[in-house]
Amino acid sequence: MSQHQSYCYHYPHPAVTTDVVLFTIRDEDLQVLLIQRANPPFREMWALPGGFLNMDESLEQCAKRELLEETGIEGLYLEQLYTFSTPDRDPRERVISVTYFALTQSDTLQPKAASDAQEAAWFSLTQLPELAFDHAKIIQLAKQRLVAKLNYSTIAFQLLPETFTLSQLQAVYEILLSEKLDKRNFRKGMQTRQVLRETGEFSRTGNHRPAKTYRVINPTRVEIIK
Amino acid sequence: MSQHQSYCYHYPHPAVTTDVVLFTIRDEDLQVLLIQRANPPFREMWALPGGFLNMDESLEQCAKRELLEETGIEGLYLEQLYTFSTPDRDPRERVISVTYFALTQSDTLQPKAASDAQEAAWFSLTQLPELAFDHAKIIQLAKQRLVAKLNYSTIAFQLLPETFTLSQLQAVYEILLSEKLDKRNFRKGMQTRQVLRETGEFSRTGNHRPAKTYRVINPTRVEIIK
DNA sequence: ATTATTTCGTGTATTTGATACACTAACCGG
DNA sequence: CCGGTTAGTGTATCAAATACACGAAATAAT
Repeated sequence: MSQHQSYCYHYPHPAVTTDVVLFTIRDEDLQVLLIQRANPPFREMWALPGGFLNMDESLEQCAKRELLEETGIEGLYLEQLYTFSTPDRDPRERVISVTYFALTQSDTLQPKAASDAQEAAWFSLTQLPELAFDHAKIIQLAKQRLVAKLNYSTIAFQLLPETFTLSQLQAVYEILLSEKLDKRNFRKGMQTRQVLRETGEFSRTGNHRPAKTYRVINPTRVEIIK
Repeated sequence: MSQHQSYCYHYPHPAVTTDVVLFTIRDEDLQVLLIQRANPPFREMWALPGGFLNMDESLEQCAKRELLEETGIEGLYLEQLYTFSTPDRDPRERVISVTYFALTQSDTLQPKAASDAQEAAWFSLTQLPELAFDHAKIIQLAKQRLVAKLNYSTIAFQLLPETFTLSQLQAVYEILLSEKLDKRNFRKGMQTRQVLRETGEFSRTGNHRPAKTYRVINPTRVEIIK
């Protein structure tokens, strides 16, 4: 081992990274944020935002920091997804990746090209480029988790702005479930759950009847329902 | 750094361990397997079985290996639970713990005192000793996950031997849910799910009518129902 | 053999939640 | 004021969850 490698241990240690699958809904489609790698391995390929864990931060802090550094995005819903550990998943050295999935509303954000000149962009899940490492697998798992939680949590609301119409909410469900839902049944179901409150305001867009707007009753938490 | 610390890196690396919450049902109670620590820190305190990741194994292999080494138990249901990363959770160095929860039937196993003379024993969840590290928190999370999966998976069957009676199965559910269930509704529910097959054999224990025995239709997999 | 004791195994009525389905209301623009 | 567009609403049907009580089959004791 060369001299300037100054962090030494009795036993071998793996590197630990976080990778974040950040979803949003844009153009009536579920999209995921990817960055283009500036360095090898997989140079110039697209990959999930993420990076190595610092010794003084938790994994969740690491995930948030990397997202902020690489994309300028902050203040979003974040949940631990799974920890990947296949020995050869990174060609450089042994790397354990703790993955998170994150949700954000589509309106507020433009992924800024990060400080270190990496490109960041949204990709539709149906049109992903070839991805570095095992990131394609991670995205599939994240999508699966997201869909599985739709019907017993308020997770979907994290994909909408603070106030929204029931039609917008239904559109989110339809995109995630890949199926049309009945408007009356959908609204009835939301009433039963008691997670929405009318704002008293209306959304007045387009040449049609204005829609009541709603907000989540407990906006800070993703509630598990029942 | 001293000379015999021979694994060196450009950047600091955390240690990575797995810890396993192995549940079983004994004495009509949900119990967890603990080992008594032979070395500092927390020497002689009880802790979850687990240990450091080898560089050539996946986390799941590590969890299985540690369980086998420390308790002689193998061939059980294992599922990744959560990855813990609070910077000071281990006083020795930065340690990331990837936790698993495992289930086994109560009959087949006696936790053998491990090779390196650690004591292993079952503890009821209601009477846990003081635990090393953040292991109490890990056990609580594992229990929560287990209970949450009861009603949409066949996970509970992993706590029973290959063939079992409906009364035994109901007892498992009642212990995990901490509530009495109605016998007829329970059996009706199991029929609806279509996950059980009669063996044709009967269980003849005690001075009462023998009970039909059943086995799971797909015993190798925990099915997600619906 | 009869009886006491124990667990096994079963059906029906009620409530609750999920599904299927179609028209009027309100606004905008021309 | 008329055409176009999205918002908002009720009822009937089916499936799933709940509440509830008694005869059947074995063993042990007399």
